Amino acid sequence: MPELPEVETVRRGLQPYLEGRVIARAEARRPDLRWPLPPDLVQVLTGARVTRLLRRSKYILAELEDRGSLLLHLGMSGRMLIEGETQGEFHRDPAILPRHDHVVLWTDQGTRITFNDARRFGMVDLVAPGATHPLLAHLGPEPLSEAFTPEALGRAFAGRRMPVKAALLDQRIVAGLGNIYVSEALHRAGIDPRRLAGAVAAPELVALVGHVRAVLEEAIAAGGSSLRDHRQATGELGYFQHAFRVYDREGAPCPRPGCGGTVQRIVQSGRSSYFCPLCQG
DNA sequence: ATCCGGACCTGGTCGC
DNA sequence: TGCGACCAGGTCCGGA
Repeated sequence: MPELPEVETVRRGLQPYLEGRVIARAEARRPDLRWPLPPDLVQVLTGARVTRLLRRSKYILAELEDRGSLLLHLGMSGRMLIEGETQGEFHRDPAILPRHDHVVLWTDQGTRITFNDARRFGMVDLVAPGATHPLLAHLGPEPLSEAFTPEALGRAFAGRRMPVKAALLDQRIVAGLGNIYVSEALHRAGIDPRRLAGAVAAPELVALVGHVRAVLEEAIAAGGSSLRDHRQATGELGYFQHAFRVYDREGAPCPRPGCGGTVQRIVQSGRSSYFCPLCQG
C-alpha cells in the first residue's frame, strides 16, 4: 500500500499519541510477519518511553529512550489503528479484521495502538541503541530533502540500462517512491517510463526532481492516497487518489492541457506503469 | 555488477 | 450465488 506520503500521514497521525508517552503494555500476537518478530520485542517495549516518532523512506521509527528504536514497515496492507477510551472519536472500520491485529501497544494514557496487516508483508523489528538497521543502511536520499538533487539523481542513473520507471522504484537510488508516485512524477515530467535511466538528459532530471517533490508534497497534504487499504492513523481516508493524472486511469484522456493523448497501461518488471505515449517522450 | 522474475500472503473484484 | 483467475500501494533473493 503505502508509499512515502501514506507512511508520513500515518506517522503524523500517531505522533500525538506516541511521542513522549510510555508504552505500558505490549502484545505480540504471532511470532512472525514477513520475518520473525524479535523474541524480546515485548520485553523491550514494555515500560519504554517514546522520545520521537520519525520516518525514513517507507519506514516508521519510534525512538525509545535508552532502548534504541522500534522499526515498522507497513508492507502492502499494513495499517496502524488508534483506539482511545474516548469512544466515538475513533471508530474501527468493521472491514479491518481483528485476526490481522499482530502487534498491540497500550500507552500510559490508555490509547491502544494496533499494527494490523492482512497480507503480512510488513515488518516489525528493534534497532539497538546507536546501531543502523541493515534495511536502512543502503537507502538513497529522502526525496524531500536537500540531498535529492538533479546532480545526485544523474549520478545514480549514470550508466544504468534499466528503465527509468524501475530505477525510481529502486530504494537505493531514491527512498520512498512506489508504483503510484513514480507513474505520476514521470507523467508530470513528460518522461516515458520505458526510457533507460542512463539516457535521461540533464534538463529532464531537473524537471523530474521538481515533480517528484511536488507530487509527494501534494499527496502528503491530501493525507495520502486511499485505494484499498490505506487509512490515516485516525481512520480517515486520504484523498490524493482523486488527483491522480495517470495511475489506474487506463483509457482516460491525458490530463495535460492540449495533449489529446490517452493513458496507457503497460507492465514493467511485473508491475503496472501508466503513462501517456503522446506527451511522455 | 546489473537486471529480472519469483516468492512471500490475503482479500477484493471480475467474468463465467 | 458460487467459484476460479487475476490483481494489488513492497522488497528480498537467486539466477541469468
